[in-house]
Amino acid sequence: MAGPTILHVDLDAFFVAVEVADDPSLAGRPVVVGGTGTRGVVAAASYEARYHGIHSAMPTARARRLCPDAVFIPGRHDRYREASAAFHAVLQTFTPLVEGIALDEAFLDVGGAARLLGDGPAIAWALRARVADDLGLSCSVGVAPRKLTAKLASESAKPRPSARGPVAGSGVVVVGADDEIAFLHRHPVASLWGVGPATQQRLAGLGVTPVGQLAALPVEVGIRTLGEAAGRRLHDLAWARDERPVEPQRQAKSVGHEETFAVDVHQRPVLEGHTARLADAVAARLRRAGLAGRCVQLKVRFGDFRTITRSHTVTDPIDTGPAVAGAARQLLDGVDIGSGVRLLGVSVSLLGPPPARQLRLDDDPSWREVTDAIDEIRVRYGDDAIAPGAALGAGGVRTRRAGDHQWGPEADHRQGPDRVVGARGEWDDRR
DNA sequence: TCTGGGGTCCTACCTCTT
DNA sequence: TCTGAAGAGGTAGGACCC
Repeated sequence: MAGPTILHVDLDAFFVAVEVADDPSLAGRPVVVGGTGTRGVVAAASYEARYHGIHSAMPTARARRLCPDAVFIPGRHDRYREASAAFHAVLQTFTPLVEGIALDEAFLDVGGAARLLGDGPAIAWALRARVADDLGLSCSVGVAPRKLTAKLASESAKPRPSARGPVAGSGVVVVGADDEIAFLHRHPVASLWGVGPATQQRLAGLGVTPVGQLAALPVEVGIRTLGEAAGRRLHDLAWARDERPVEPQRQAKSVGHEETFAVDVHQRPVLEGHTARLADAVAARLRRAGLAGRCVQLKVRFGDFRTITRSHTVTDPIDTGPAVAGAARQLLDGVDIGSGVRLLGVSVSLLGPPPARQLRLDDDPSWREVTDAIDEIRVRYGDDAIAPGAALGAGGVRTRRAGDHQWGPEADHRQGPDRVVGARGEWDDRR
């Protein structure tokens, strides 16, 4: 008889743990990693900081008020990516069926590894020991028959903050098929996939708080309250009906970049420069991934936090900076920026293989050559070696890369109004 | 107390085509 | 030829996740 074989592995306070590993003097102190500017948010907090009420996604300014003595560290996304790659490499030694969810989190299906490595719980303990020995990082592992319950189990295995410092968790929690429903029904509905504040509120309106109450609710009531898809899905989840397999290779559905400015931007030419820069970065990522897309989306968040999106679908897939920028720029032309722009984003979806490299009537062959040359220069000399001319006009020499100012614009007195925020080098100021 | 960035999925509405 | 229904595709926005 087979035991539970889905593992959910989650590194504990990942970004903070990497910082502590690199600088042991931080151990035992309240540490907060994230955006350090006035518009930044917390990306990760040590358990000592969590005791003061600090949690991820909280505005950094609020975190500073809650715990003025905490060490605030600007994130080093490149370093975390490196540590994450090592973590995922360890996971791969247990099974090839690894689905990466985030830098610090993955599902594993170890059903096929039982004969070689033992049952699910045995593999979970071995994996935890390997991560600690090889990487010096601590992780929590949930073992269950399904993704849904494996994730909840790893959550239960985590350390907890307390007045006297973190209280160690069990490290591994195993949920067998017989206990699965009871385990699930004890949790609050907010722990289900797809239940955020809005859905939680609506369910609370029906008097539903724990998953058990949701399960007892007739499915029609859920559908009436939450809509067809969400109502049915949540009812299934409440009865542990979650047959999603572990998918090692998931194809991206969109690629995009967005950026919050340190100060709202009011000048259209400056925004056009940012648009060109973001579009160029998105196009470069598409080409690197061997993809092209047909739908270009522009996202604009105004000073009052009102957010709009505008999109346009083109006939043929595109993957060059000028093509993406041209579409995004047209969308920007239709937006009234009078109240000032806080955030600008460009993304491309409806992805597929890139267009054949033969000439088309609407494709300027000279641009193809230029694009190839740009990619070549970036491979040789780095992403910052070349940037679109329009971006230079906006003061944006720096090429946008995934993970840049990931948690908001940095604190920098040199950032005046209508300037691109952040410059390479300042990211690592602390070291 | 003032709210990041990179995504996915769903819903509603509109227009166009059959 | 006109009309309405149904479906497909595009567009916009919201909720959610890490």
